Amino acid sequence: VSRVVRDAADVNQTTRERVQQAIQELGYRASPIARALVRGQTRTLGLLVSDITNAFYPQLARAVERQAALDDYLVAICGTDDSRQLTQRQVQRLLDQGVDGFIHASTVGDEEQVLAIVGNPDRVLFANRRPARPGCHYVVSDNVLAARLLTRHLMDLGHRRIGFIAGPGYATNSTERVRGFQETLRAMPETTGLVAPGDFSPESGSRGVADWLDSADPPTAIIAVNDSVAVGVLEELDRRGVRVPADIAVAGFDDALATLSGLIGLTTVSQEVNTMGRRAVEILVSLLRHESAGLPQQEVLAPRLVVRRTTAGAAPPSAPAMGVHRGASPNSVIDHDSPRRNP
Amino acid sequence: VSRVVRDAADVNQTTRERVQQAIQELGYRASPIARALVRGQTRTLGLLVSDITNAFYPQLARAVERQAALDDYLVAICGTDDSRQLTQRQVQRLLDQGVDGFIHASTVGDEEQVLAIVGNPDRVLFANRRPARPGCHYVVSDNVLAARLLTRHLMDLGHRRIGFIAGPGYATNSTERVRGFQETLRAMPETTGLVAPGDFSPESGSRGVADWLDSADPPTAIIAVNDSVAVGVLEELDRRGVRVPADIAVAGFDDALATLSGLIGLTTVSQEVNTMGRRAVEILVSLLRHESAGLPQQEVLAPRLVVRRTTAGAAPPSAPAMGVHRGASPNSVIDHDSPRRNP
DNA sequence: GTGAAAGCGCTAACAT
DNA sequence: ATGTTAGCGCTTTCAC
Repeated sequence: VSRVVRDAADVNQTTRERVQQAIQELGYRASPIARALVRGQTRTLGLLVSDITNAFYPQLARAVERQAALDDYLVAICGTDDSRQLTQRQVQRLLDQGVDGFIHASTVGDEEQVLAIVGNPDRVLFANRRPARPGCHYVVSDNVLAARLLTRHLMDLGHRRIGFIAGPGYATNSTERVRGFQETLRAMPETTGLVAPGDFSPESGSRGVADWLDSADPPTAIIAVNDSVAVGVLEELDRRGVRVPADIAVAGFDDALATLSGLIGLTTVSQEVNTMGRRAVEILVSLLRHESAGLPQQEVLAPRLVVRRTTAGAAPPSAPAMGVHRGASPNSVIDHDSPRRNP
Repeated sequence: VSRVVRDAADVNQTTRERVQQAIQELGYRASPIARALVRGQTRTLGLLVSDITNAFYPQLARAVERQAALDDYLVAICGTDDSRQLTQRQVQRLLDQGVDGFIHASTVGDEEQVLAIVGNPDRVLFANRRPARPGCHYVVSDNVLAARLLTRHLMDLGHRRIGFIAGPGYATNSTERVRGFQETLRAMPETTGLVAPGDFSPESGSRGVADWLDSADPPTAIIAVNDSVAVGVLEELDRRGVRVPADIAVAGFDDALATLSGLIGLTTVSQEVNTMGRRAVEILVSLLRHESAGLPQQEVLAPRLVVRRTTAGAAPPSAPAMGVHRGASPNSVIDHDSPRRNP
């Protein structure tokens, strides 16, 4: 029977049919648990996210789930709330349930901790965030490039004073984006970059903007470290009656609001999240099969600038529109929907 | 050793310590697979959703995952795209991987099919949508009441001509909401209800609105069968320069845009999704333990009206504002953020 | 090509 | 209180 179920080569046609006949009649189903016991794997992957309800995690989860299905893996999703403690408990729990490997996509820098618990680094693939420790396997976006594209875009629109609302310092996603921002500004004279601290929350966006607007010389454009923070920025500007993009332009990262582009129209840099999810599974699965000769598997995906209404249009009020050439830079996508009015 | 690991009662303190000592030194971890084989369960639940990227599924998934963690269950999420075929494949796959039970939360009426594949109805708990077939276990919102609350709210604001953009006919979520809408209107003379077909997509919302606006006598308020559809409605109104809520009021269901309430401010009826997820797991787990005496476990949760900007404010232009008493109806929550301007 | 048997690493029941 | 043993339902190896 076992040979028939597994489609083994050396089974006579007639026997095979007889067995399948019997399987039908008895409603027999092979026990996946017994198989797992013998093979030593459950074909289940753990996906660690900060919080499935925020940002782009649902998209990532979908991409991961789809690819995993193709490879016959189950995906167990776990929220870590970016808390060390919770992460530890969750990883422990997944391990105790017998997951074969992890895709670790939450944002904080807890790679040492997770690797220590899991034991085998070949069972962990980092996605979305680049681990600080060398030698890890990962699939990430090029955050530095992403920030460059965005900053460049704003400078092309004539902005010379740009604010950046950052995330926590232990999140490489944030530090890399800040770095790309600052590098790009430094390459261009007569530009000023302001960086405000934040924590990935919309509130940190509101707070950062509020402080700048209360200051003597606010920026004419604001970049938020991700789209959630950008929402906070937009809310605060809205509360104060500041027009976007006429008075201040706004942009974010991740394209987490793509489905609302008609209403919100936030300029952003899209991570290729479908590719990220797909590759994450592919690499992890090959790792679990020991197909990768012990080399660290590291992939960096190209981000894509998505220009929408919150930056589109005219140059900032203070600066004269010099050297403005909107759109069609190599990596950019113009996504103008309709002129915006009132929701 | 087994007794120590499982914290069995009849073990001497000293022996226990010796064993734990050894466990420490050897880095021993009990194999969850072997345990699963003996106990006949994997402690894994399958969560079937239409598409994790839409509407309120991420919230549901989080609530489910949290409760499942407390009960030491893993949650494998699967998207069905509301397709019969895919659903069948996914259920098959989850079963072949050995999940103990299902939380079925996608929207279409495929209960017969799923129950047939699973075999045992006590392994399936329907959430979010009420199954047409009697005797199933489920946790749902009171959709009829939800629609009543919303319709009532609009009538209280003075609206007498209200449009409803429905979902597919085989989704009880849609038919029940339409029913509540129509019942409420029927109870009130001089009111007119219009129902447009749709499919839960934003596009169907845009289309429905467009048709009404092109007609002789468009409604002064529009209810969308869920918040995604409402987004489509808002987009179309925006494109045409119709002011919300001054010209037309808009509302949805699910409170899927809660995190964007500052920017979009959509009036909606919130399903108590955290409770739904929690109860879904609790009930399913008790079902799997055969604690429920064979009775169908059915729970209906009270919805909660959340009034925001898209309906707040003045009566519609055409109707005189008679009998308008906004707000504080028993089940309602007022959630006025700030006056809206421009994003 | 097919049948028989030895595990996989646990748990539970039974001796001691 | 502790040691021993018979499975759980597969896969794999080895005889036939």
